[in-house]
Amino acid sequence: MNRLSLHTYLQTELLIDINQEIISQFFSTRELGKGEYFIKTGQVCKHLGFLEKGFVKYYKTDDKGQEVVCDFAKESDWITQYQSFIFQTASPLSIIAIEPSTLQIISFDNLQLLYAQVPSIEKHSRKVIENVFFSALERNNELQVLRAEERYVKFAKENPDIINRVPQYDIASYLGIAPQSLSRIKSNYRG
Amino acid sequence: MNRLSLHTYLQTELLIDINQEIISQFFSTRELGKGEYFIKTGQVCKHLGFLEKGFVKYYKTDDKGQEVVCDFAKESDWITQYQSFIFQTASPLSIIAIEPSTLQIISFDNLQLLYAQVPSIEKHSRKVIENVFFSALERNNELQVLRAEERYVKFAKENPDIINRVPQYDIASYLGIAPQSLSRIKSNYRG
DNA sequence: ATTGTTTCTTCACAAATGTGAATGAACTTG
DNA sequence: CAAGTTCATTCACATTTGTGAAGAAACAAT
Repeated sequence: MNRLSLHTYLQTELLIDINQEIISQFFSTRELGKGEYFIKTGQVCKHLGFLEKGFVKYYKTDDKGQEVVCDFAKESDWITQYQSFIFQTASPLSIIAIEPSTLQIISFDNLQLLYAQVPSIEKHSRKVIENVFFSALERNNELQVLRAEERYVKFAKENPDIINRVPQYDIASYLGIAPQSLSRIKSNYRG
Repeated sequence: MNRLSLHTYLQTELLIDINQEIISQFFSTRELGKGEYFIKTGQVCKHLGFLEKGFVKYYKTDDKGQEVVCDFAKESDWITQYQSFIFQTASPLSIIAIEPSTLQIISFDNLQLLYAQVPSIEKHSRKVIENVFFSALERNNELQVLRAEERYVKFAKENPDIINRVPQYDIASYLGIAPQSLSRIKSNYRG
């Protein structure tokens, strides 16, 4: 999939004119192979990451030892576990690369310094968090109101790219559906 | 139910020593009879409210004209529709009193002035919003993972007070369950 | 108390989803 | 290519939940 460098992202998406030196000063590059972790359950999340390339999933393990997928992120998404990052407490979930991924990561302290130096980034940061919040509310509503089939159809429509990059059992888990049921839903839906 | 004045709340819960005059300067009292609206779908939410007494529910109307309960709030909760309040845009949902309620309300502009004058309130405000955000994530997880019966049991355990103040069909709606099913769940669960 | 109205419960049946097992397809790895 | 592994599909059946109708219970108004 396409790569979008942090520098280009800031320049073209946010119209923030910042030179590469400043970025290099605050961020460092991190590569994750498929199956490598950005953060594991129980660890403290030390960094915020910008995903230049690749794909990750957020998941946790429930009481019965079952893996539950909480979210996905792809190119040009910011990733972190907010609670853990902000309060420097143990993360309740893990973030794992399901494709080889390239990140630009920044520590909490450096982020504060960057905010001070480039205030428009703090403004953007607030917007990103707001959007995560509003997405969570919308997801609540979908899980509350829609049946399994409706959830899948909506998800597939809004995330056609993800459908092809993620194993189906992960999508099923994210939607709160048994993988076999999702399989049935798909075949019923076509014909 | 017990009333908790905004003044007492700030004093004893937040340990913010603020005199009643300042509160009166920024806030005004609003009474809502049962069935009266704090905000209706489509309107812009002009105020943030502190619920001194009473009980409200958040709801919206889905495609089929069905009412869907999104949230509840009770004494000593802050209420507003964040998107609408922050951006001054049309609210996607309504907030209605289901018990006679007393609110202390403050406009967006006054809130900014109050923040400037009493910074600890801004700090607290951020915490409140954070908690709403984290609750939304937890609710996501519950709706994703738990069956109807489990959702009800958990809700009843964590909100024994609400159970007795709200009609059962509202709780059913909030949990994404048909009212008859909730009735069955309750009787199965006891014996 | 009597009448209405609303809410809750119960029932029989329908529809949706979960579950375990079997199979086949796709993908790795040697 | 062959063997092994992982993933997706399908099936039969179990369980959960939805639905409409009927009645009971709770509540409100006169």
